[in-house]
Amino acid sequence: MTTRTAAQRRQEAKVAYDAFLATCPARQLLDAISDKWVSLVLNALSGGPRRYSDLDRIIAGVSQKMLTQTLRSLERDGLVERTVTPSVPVRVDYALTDLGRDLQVLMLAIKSWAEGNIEQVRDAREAYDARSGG
Amino acid sequence: MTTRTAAQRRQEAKVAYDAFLATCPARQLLDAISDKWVSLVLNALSGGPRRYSDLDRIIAGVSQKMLTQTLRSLERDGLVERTVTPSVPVRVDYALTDLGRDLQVLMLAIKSWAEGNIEQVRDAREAYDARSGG
DNA sequence: CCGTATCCTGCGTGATACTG
DNA sequence: CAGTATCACGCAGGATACGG
Repeated sequence: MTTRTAAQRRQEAKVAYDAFLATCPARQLLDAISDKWVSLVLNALSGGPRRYSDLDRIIAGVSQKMLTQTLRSLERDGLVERTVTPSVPVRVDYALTDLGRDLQVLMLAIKSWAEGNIEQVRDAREAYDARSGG
Repeated sequence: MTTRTAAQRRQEAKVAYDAFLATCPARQLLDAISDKWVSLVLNALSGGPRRYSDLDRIIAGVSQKMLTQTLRSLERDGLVERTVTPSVPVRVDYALTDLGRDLQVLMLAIKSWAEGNIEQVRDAREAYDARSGG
């Protein structure tokens, strides 16, 4: 047996894992969270628990399939908690876990960056396209 | 004509754009950067300019096609600058722009989070799978 | 209301070969 | 060295219908 605690193992992990390596578990986790729906779902939950139908409405354009699939994946990874209230009709709420909130803060920064810099990106695209086209 | 400067327009953008809306340009930008290769490429460039072949080596498992495609997209969006040195054989370097460095800092946080929390996620997955399986 | 099941399409992705 | 071109494949992802 090992004498290391879980916390100690996690500390080592910060140097032991390298997302640049294709076979590294951290790379696969990075792939999983680098998903177009993940940041939207996490940010939609930033204000507190939300019902499934709320999320469906907040995140415009998501299909039932992708919303459910993303929520299941986040729940399995321990980022989101699912609570079922056995009323009629049934009510399901989703909430961020502590781990999920950690990531949500980072994802909010990404989302805000996109919203705040889209104009510069648009200018860059026009310049690039003009160069290529001309 | 408008009297607003480009900087002023960008300031307004921070409230005018909403990535939750499917048709919003910011949503499309968020989709573009929520790509599994984008964070790896940006972080691979964090230490300074890199040659194409360097990137190919650093980012294990990426195909030529996806690497080129990702670099082109980042270049078009003004996040990466491409420099060709007409030697024989030709040498091509990629570097972050100021805008790209902004985003890279955020992406590094995501990558580090993945590397530092994979063990907790792994534990969560095992618990979830045990619950479903049992 | 909150999903799951099924079908179907297309595009993301990799492999391979070729070019300047 | 740094791509481009072409092909082939799988599965992501949407639409629809049904179920608890």
